[in-house]
Amino acid sequence: MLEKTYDPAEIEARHYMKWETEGAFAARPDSNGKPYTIVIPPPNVTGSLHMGHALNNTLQDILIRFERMRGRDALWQPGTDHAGIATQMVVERQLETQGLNRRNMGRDEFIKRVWLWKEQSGGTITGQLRRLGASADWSRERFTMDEGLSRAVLKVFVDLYKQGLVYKDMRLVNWDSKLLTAISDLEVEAREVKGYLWYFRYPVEGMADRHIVVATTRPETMLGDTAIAVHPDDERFKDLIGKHAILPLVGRRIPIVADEYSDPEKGSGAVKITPAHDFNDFEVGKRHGLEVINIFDQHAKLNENVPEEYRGLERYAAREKIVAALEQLGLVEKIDAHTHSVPYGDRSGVAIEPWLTEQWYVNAKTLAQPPLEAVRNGRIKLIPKSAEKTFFQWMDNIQPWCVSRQLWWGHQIPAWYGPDDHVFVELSEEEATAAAVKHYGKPVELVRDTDVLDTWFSSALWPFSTLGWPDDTKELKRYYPTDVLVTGLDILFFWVARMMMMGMHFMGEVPFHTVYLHALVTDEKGQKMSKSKGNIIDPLDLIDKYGADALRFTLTAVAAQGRQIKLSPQRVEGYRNFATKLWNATRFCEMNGCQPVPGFDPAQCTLTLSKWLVGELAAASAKVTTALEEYRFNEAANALYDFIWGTYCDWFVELAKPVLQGGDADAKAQAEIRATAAWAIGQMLHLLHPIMPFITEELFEKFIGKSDGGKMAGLIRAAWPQLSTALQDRDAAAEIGWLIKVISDIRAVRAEMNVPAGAQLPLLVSGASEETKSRLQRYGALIERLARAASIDAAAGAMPKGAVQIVIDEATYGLPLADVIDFAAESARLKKEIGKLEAEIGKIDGKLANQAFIAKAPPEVVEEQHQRRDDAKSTRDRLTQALQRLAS
RNA sequence: GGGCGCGUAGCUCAGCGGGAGAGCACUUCCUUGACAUGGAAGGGGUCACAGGUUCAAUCCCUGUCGCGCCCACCA
Repeated sequence: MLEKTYDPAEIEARHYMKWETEGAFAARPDSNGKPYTIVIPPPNVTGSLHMGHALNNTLQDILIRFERMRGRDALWQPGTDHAGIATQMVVERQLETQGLNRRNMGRDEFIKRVWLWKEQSGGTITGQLRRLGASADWSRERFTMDEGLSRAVLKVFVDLYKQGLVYKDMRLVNWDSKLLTAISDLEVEAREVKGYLWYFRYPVEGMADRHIVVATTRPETMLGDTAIAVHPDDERFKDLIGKHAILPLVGRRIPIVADEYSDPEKGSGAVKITPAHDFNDFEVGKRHGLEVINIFDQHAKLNENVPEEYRGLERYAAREKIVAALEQLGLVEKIDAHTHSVPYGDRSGVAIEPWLTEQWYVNAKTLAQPPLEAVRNGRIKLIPKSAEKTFFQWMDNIQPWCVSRQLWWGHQIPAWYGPDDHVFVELSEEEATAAAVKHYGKPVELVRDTDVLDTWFSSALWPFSTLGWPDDTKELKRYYPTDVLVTGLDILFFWVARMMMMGMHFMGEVPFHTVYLHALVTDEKGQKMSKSKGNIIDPLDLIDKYGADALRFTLTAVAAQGRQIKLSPQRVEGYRNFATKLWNATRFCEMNGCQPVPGFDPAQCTLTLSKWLVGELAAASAKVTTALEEYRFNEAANALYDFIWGTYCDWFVELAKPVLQGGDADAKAQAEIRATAAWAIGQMLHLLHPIMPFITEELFEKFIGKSDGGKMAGLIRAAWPQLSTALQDRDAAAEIGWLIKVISDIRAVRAEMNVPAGAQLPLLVSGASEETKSRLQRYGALIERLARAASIDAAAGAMPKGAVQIVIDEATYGLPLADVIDFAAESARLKKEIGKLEAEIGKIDGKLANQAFIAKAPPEVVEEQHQRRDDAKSTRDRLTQALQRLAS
């Protein structure tokens, strides 16, 4: 016998262990099932589960379990990412607390420490994914820095280099002066900052009384100015073009050039040009052959290229000092408050400095072409489709991808330099040495590039590197291309686009045919969850409190496409209650002798009630299947919720009770209801399993499995229900629908009339059709039981005085059917109802009199309107009669 | 500045060209042998605003206002 409530913690741990040890998650490359593959977006190896992971992995698990049940050879490829900067920062911070520093420690020692840290905390997130119920094939778990994946990274880098798609270039990069590394454009986030716009007066050479005013938000960069640009058509400055200004504080003679970059509307109309520290100025500098003077060191402190008193100053300190000095000289025209956006490093949180360095770049423009084409022609589908626009916009304007990072944790770039800095890019030191010997004609000493690759470089290879590439493995052949990628919209560019580039370049085939992008999970107010806001909802807390199934169901139910996903714990509680409901429905069956009957055929049902249930289930099953096929997760969840709670528990169980519990019931009918009830439970468990794997597996084992001598395999590998739509019986649906309506309406009348709980309502059946009469007779016991109303024949005599009457007749089918008389208070309500109906009739009459409507509207719509008007009229007549009777 | 999306019941959100929906919250009633993590009934909405298309608009189009996200080198 099942417990009264279920205990998620115990059940979840037990089933997960069983599944995993029995190999239920394992892909079966030797089976003849059609492969179905999803690669996990690899979480940071040292991370822990947050709500985004919970959502992301729940959706993947649903798809994997669904397709596994549908007979596919499902491979959910798990693994973790080394997450270069993030991990290095964590370990560095940890060292700091021990008074250690990575630079003193040295590269090798530091990397050892990181590996150690990885060993210690590397299992956290995979353990947490297990608690969520993720049915990934853990036997195939990979890590972006394990041996095989590292080989893949080397090969990709070397191949791209030899194809000219990886190159070294000297240009401005986004420099993080705290982490001391270059970062890519994507790792820069613009922040609105309240600052100032300073207007400085630069003296013009040879014109004693003449100044040219420039505006800047960054006074400190003026020390690196090498020109002033004005718009060629700007009358105010026309006479100055070709002349020189004298850079205050420095004394440098800088040209005044004409360039369309200068916008007469902005600032003073003249703009100072600092080619070494601004992306636009760099371009202007190139056009005019300007000197590029770098005034910052790697820490963004002023270097030896500035006057002595400013050297070594931190940039903001320099700013103050420069403004003060210029003020002293009377060269500050004015200072305006000014809000503008400033680039910040998304990891370090410090302002990014455009800095001139030599870095490695990937020619993204070239690699982006095949993916663009693939999305355009539909070989890769993005869901929601609106993401495609964003994708095109970015890919069409893609910039070179800076892939070198001045970090230690990551894949070290396979480039070696000879004595003259000639570079050899090879798979190994041996090959580089050999190449060097060939190049120089003698052995030379080679020095390896110290940089590592951007983390996303290795994750870009994930769909094929995890399957064994560059080796020609069975897995690669079988599981690539993968089927669907499920990930957050926020890493569309970081990861998804790059997987497409690398996958198509190296495999010659798209890495996946569908990308399902979900939005960010926020708190219930729509705020991003963050530590500083203190509004983080920890998925593990919710799992502890309500169970993994409840959390999974919640995330599924809120996973509308392309929308922010607000999560409230209250909702999780509600779905926990849903799980309990299912549990108790099964318990009810168990207590009432409903046992699965082997070989049960739903098509053989003879009773209206069982036929109705079978039909409703077939409809629900079709809905769930379609919804999952189309990634409409919330619809699948809602269809199941409605069916299980609304159809099965609220109505089927209640309607079945008299048969099951009535001692005098027909034994054959009892047997059929029992068998159908149990069979339906089994079907519901199947349909719900992808979303709520634990409770369904438990109930399957205890209730379904048991009755079969425990021989049945687990639900996880059971076959997905495929119920024919032919099981939907129209007559049964109509009849039970009628019954439900009668009961609901009588209940409403009782409540409205304040009929005491114990009292019975007489039903007046006069005027009813034979069919209605016979239905009332057939279902009299149920109506009496569920609505506490009993029918009396009008012919049998007068109503008891003061009793409430309900008229149910042929018109009640499909219409508001309960009508109450005998209480004077009802007349107002009736009048109101009649008024409403009159209005509706008038409206429809008007519509039907409209020639255009008749001519243009489809016939069935016209027919429907007729029908609706007739219905309204007959109801109105009935109510009018009732009103008259009331009045008399 | 460009792009995308969203404004529907007190809250969180479905729906989407022809009768306004769910969950939670709220009110009233119910310790009925599956379930109080439950059951029954109920109140509550000019479907942001203004135009337009249509026989018909919460739904399609345009504009306005408000909110969110992404991209962008703006002094």
